[in-house]
Amino acid sequence: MTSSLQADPQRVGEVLYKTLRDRIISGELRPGTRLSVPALAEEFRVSRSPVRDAVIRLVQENLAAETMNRGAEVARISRAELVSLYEAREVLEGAVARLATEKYDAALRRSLLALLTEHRTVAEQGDFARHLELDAAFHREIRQAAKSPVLARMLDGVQSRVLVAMRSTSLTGGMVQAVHDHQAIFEAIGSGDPEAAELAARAHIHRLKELLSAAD
Amino acid sequence: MTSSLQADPQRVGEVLYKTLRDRIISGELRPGTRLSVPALAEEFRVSRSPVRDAVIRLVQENLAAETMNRGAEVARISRAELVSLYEAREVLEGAVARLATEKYDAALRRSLLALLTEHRTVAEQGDFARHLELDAAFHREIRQAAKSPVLARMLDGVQSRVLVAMRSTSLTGGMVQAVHDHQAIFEAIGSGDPEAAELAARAHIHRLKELLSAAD
DNA sequence: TCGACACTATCTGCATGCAGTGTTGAACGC
DNA sequence: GCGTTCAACACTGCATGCAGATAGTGTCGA
Repeated sequence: MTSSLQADPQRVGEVLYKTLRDRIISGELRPGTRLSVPALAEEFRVSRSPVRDAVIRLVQENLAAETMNRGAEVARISRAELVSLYEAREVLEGAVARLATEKYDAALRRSLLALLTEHRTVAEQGDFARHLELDAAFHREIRQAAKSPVLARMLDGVQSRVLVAMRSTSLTGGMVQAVHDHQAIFEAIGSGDPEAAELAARAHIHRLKELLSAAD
Repeated sequence: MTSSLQADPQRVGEVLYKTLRDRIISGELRPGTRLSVPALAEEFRVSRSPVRDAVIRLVQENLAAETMNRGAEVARISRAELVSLYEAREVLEGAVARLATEKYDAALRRSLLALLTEHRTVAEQGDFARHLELDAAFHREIRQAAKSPVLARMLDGVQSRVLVAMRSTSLTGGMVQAVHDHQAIFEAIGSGDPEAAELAARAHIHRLKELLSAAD
């Protein structure tokens, strides 16, 4: 071992992939931005190979799009595709809510309750940035509790692309309403009724999708 | 233009990716098979670069798994993950059935009916290989009709990995029962009731999942 | 006979070379 | 002023070089 306590990856390509992914999701790299392999290689002071690897992975994940002999650019996600993403998200969130209910325990109850409590305060205070974090955290908690790696991975992919799309389409969606929906999901999960939990989660996402279609 | 009439890809890496993907899905490359980049490069008479690109894409798609400094091998899909795949597939097939119902037209009716008719004959005759094809075709027709690229892509990924998993776990599942389920889905879609279509599709996949859990 | 160790072969992962191609912009004609 | 031509540039995509790491093999000692 050299020095630090890092466990797994430390392949340059892996680090680059995660870095670029973060920059895309955070909006630092906006949709349409060219992903020039030589330029990125120079920026990160590495050769072109690991950069190319990272870009290929981003393309495969639909976070970037490539044209023949023109390389890749950060994906531009259309309104139509955003709706399609929400169609997927609706049923996937429903599924994880159902599974989480079947695996419900005190630890899950505590963490969801903590998130919900803070979220309510934050929403009333109008802290939008923190609202987004708590919103994401709430859903993340549920999908981790569902213990379905397949569904979790899909939701991750959907969520990433939704965030990218949001860079051009700000869907605020109402913080108070979000808290209200989350409360309903929490109660359904807590009641031990998988069916109710699924319906509550679906209704939550469905409402967001409708907002999306309405807003032009 | 050189000679042939092929339109888009013509990147070596793209062709390799599709070829390897097909071989994995078809079972020609069995789970656990090492994907040695130099060996594949020699087999296909190309350099290691496009092979590496293809392997990276397979890994990103979870059709291959890699270990640090040991490269990739064809994914081994556990029983637990197969169940997880079916949990995802259940809700995804439900979603596309719902959407297909909303977009139902005569063309869809014709193609589904044709598939269903042949499927019934084939099932009675006990032609298992053809049964698998028709089964897949039926679901493919519905998810194309749904016109949701996001859901379609997810289902493709799920289906690929299910096929890989099936190489070690033969789940026959009853051809006649499959036809019966498909008939119910067809009728629900045709009736124009999205809710019913979703439920029918989900019930179909759910039944397969139960079979999976039961069979050891 | 059996285990430890060193050695070899092979592969991964990063770096780099290079031909073909798309893009840009400037010179030129009109 | 405006459109066209063409040449320089930049980048993609494939090929290849190479250091480090890992697995497999054989040898030696007990």
